[in-house]
Amino acid sequence: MFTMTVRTRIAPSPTGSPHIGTAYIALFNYAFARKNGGQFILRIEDTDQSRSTRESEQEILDALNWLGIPWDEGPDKGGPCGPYRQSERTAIYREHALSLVEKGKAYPCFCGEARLRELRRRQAEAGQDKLGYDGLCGGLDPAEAARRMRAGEPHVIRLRVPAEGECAFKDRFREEVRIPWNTIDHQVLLKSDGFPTYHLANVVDDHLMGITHVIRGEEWISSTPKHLLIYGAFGWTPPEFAHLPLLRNPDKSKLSKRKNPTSILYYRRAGYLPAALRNYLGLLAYSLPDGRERFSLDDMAATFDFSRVSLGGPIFDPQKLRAFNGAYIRGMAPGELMGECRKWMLNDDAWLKAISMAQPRLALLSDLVPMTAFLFSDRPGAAAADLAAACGGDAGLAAQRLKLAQWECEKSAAWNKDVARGIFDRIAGKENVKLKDLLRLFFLALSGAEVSLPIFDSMELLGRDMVVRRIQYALEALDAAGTPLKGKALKALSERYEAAYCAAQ
RNA sequence: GCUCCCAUCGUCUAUCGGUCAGGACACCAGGUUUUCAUCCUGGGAAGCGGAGUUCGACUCUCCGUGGGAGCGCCA
Repeated sequence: MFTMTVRTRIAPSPTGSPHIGTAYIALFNYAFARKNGGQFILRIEDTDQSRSTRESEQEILDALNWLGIPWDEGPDKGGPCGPYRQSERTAIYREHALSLVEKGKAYPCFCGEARLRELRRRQAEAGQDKLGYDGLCGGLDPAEAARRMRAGEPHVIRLRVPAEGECAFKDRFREEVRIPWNTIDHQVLLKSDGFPTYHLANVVDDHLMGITHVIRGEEWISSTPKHLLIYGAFGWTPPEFAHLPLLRNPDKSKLSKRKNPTSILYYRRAGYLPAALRNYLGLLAYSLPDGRERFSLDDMAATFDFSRVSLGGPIFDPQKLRAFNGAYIRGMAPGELMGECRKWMLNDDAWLKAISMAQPRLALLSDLVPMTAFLFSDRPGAAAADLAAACGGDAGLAAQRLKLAQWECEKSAAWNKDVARGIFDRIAGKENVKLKDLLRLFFLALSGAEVSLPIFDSMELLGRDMVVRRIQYALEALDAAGTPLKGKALKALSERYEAAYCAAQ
């Protein structure tokens, strides 16, 4: 008798810093697969050509490796269902999309961006509840559509969605979920650049990779009908779905980097222990039958049960995570802790870099540690008044420059001193200020002192995410001192930023 | 606006019809410690509202209310 083994997956998109939410979802997928003696797969969803980067992909692997959530198959280690990177599977998606067109389950759409924008505008104006594509090209004569496709007319492939009735499916965490079909858009499956959208690629890959259980964030509930429809169109048996509650900010909104550090790499750099972070993430939506709060990955995997997952959107509480981390540290033997410190930053590799920077400024060996302390800390603690003073006493200006730099750093995939230098050169140019004058603020924000070690070398050793975090600390200090950057002012700055820094060349 | 999801201390949660509603973080008080931290002890702190079902509801049903998510050629 053929028994299907449980296969789960995490399918992150390599756009930006590896997100704490990715680790959270990965953790549950891993635990469920392990509990059932199945496999856990890592698949890279890099179908967004404009935003995906190889650097980001590597960071995801590094982050998950550091966190200690191992996968059985993935782009780095291969497996029977490869390739595990969607950009290398485009032929598969194209072929599948076309087969759907042949079956009449999908159709080519020749509507350009202009028509769609106009359509959306009209719908909004009319106060229409259901926005989205009107299905115009769905009514095209198939022969005519095929002719236009062959003629090379730009087009996308859209899914044909029933106009009436509803889609009902079972979510392993809840009761049956029912969603009316008329609220589902005629989803684009294949983009005009020939790449699939998430929806197509995701379904095709989950099927081809033998995924039996899709455990993902709650944000996907409303697009599950589309996915089910695609499975049905192919004649495939869909996997089981289980939607986890989303991690939240203190104000209950979906966890965002604006209100919390969300980069796993920041937590690594700041000195959180993988075991503590894993435990905390698990605790957010899972509890052991015996009620213990301190538990290992193995504990979670051994006891894992869908019924023990709680559904209220948990607020990610940095304070409790910190307390947890402290408890882990205090629970270790000193020798063991020393090992953790070595893995972290207290090793020859990091010290050599720090020493190289400090050497020209050193008179005594004992100057070394005080001089480099900021490289090893989390928050250097720059005072708001000093930050303002570094901008000629203008706290508002300081906040704006910090924010601009933060945005620029965040979006940079590669990171080293030259990249950092480039970013600040560019800002100095756009803001019409001398680099030297601009940098005074950042010496303070990043090192806590007005004069310090070479700043770009420091930034390299600090790492992108720690730099971003320290800028955030500085912004928080200014905010606390009565110079908030939010609401209209933030929006205005953001618009100016988009126009001046992001416009296509 | 429309669709869907969710709802126990400030926060994360336990409870699967009968409990003084338990634990953890945070907070407060006390104790141990040459300081601090740790550690220990104690304290305040919760079932969103209204109908039902039931001998009995935090627990089941319905209606409100509140919060969240989704509504892209992003994932």
